[in-house]
Amino acid sequence: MLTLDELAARFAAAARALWPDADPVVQFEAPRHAQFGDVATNVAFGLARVARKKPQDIASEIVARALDDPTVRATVAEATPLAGFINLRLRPEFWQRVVADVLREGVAYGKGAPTGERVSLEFGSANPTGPLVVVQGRTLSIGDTLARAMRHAGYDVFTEWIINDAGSQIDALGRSLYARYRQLFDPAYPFPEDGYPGDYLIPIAEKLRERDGEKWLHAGENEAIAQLAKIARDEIVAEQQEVARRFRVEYDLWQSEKELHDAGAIEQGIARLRDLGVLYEKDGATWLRSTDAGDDEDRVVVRKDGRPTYLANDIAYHYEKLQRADHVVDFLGPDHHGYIKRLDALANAYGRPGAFEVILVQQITLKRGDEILSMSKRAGQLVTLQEVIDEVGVDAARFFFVMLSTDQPLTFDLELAKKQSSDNPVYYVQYGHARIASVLRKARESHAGQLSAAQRGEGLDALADPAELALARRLADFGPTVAGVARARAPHRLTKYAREVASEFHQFYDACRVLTDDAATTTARLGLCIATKTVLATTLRLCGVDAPETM
RNA sequence: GCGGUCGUAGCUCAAUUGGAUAGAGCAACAGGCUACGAACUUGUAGGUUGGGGGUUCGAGUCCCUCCGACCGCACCA
Repeated sequence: MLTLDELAARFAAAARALWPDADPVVQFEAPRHAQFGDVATNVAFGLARVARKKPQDIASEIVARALDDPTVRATVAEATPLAGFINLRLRPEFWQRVVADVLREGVAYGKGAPTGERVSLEFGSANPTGPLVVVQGRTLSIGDTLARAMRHAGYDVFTEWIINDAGSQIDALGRSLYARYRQLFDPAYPFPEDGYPGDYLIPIAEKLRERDGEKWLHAGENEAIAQLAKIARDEIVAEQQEVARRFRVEYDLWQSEKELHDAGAIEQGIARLRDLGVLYEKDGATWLRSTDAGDDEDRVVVRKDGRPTYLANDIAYHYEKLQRADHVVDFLGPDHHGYIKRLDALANAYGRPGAFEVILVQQITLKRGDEILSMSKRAGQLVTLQEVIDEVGVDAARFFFVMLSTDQPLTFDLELAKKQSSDNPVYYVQYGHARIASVLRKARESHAGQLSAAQRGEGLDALADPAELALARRLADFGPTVAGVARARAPHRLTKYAREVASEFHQFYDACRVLTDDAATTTARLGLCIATKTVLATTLRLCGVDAPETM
């Protein structure tokens, strides 16, 4: 019995024997429709030019040649060239072995061998000027799921969050908290126009009054604002970290931008670029030659007055990221697409072209019923991530956000989300898991012998029913799916896969009774159930979603 | 005005990056439990993939051009 990779190698060899000049790549994938077969390859299309033949004829010749090999015939039950594709039906033993593999490997099933590639993922990062909002929910879900999937696929992943605590918005935050504090003593005290008007600073002001009393009324205003900015920043960052943790997202590093400043990293970064010759002086300012990488115009790095711009922070921070990773991925909102060229310019300057990769996560339009909500913090009207967690729960929220591909804008209707949360496909998947758990609980009472045999992976050769084999086939997709999620940075495929496994299980459950009078059948089906439960649980874990034993 | 992203079933979204007959869920309609969980399942209906051109064996996917939505166009962050 060959593995899928070995089978692909056999077919590639057959093709190479027929057309020695060609360099055929054979990859077996699930066909578009199950009726075509178990796996398929489109290798014939790629050979059409070299062979100067119709893909269908090429496919036929490859099939004939490959079937000369008895080991191929031992694995393949049926090989059909159709419309240029080569469709294979594999023998039941092939799928039985998949189930055995899952039972043997358990939670490690589908793990990729270490790729040796170190990847930095930065996602979710927000200004420390207010609570996390729905948009971050989307980025956190997608970023964290990608991180988990990439780790499973064998990448060495480092996750980080940048705290933007070095710019002028911190001053605005300080003045905002100062105003909230003063308002506790004098409700008429004016709130700054460019301040952060949400209510979330009021509890912090109250805490401040409790702790320090009137202290800040008597301090100099500038001194008070500077101190309060620091206090507000710390409070808000702590709250953001707590909400992220509740959302089951853990970071390897929360990097403070201010710390980079204080450590002199900004100056060092600029000096490094100057040495690399990509900076120049004009109008008293220092510019980055980003047009070399296709940017519309060059960008200022150091202002006329000597203060570094935001880009200078990025220069320093991204250099640090480059030190700990081969590949650096940033999740950015669509309003940041202008960054891509600037990062390209940096990567080129550092001699690591293409090392920076940007994933644009499209906008979320927020609705409450028919009313479209602005998400600007300055407008003070925000739906926080905590609010969403409270309303629909972490499982439903994470699964919902991961389901959508990043390049699709999303309309999030909070009312609808609440109303439809019971329709969330996450419950369909979780139900599948709980249903299996229930069967296994029952088996412990009535079929203890078969259950322990099944756990040891015995008796799987009794699996033959189409529904059983279809389910096993789906389990075999797990590894390739995770690898594809990692490679294409497409975590939404994981939720799609979870639904497919659950669907295949429910169909199997409908067609085949697990606990029967026939010991062999029961053992085989229990083994399939345990394997399915493992794959469902692992898939859900990669999505950051619970796999419940009961619901 | 210039640049970017997007437009797929009534609704929310897929389509493994140029491959087969564009698929799921929800909503609608018609069926299925005296056996392991009906939060399940079987089926029906629903499409000129925004419009039009082009590239090739083959286009939802690539190119051009209109239409529409959103986002950028700071010595802000």
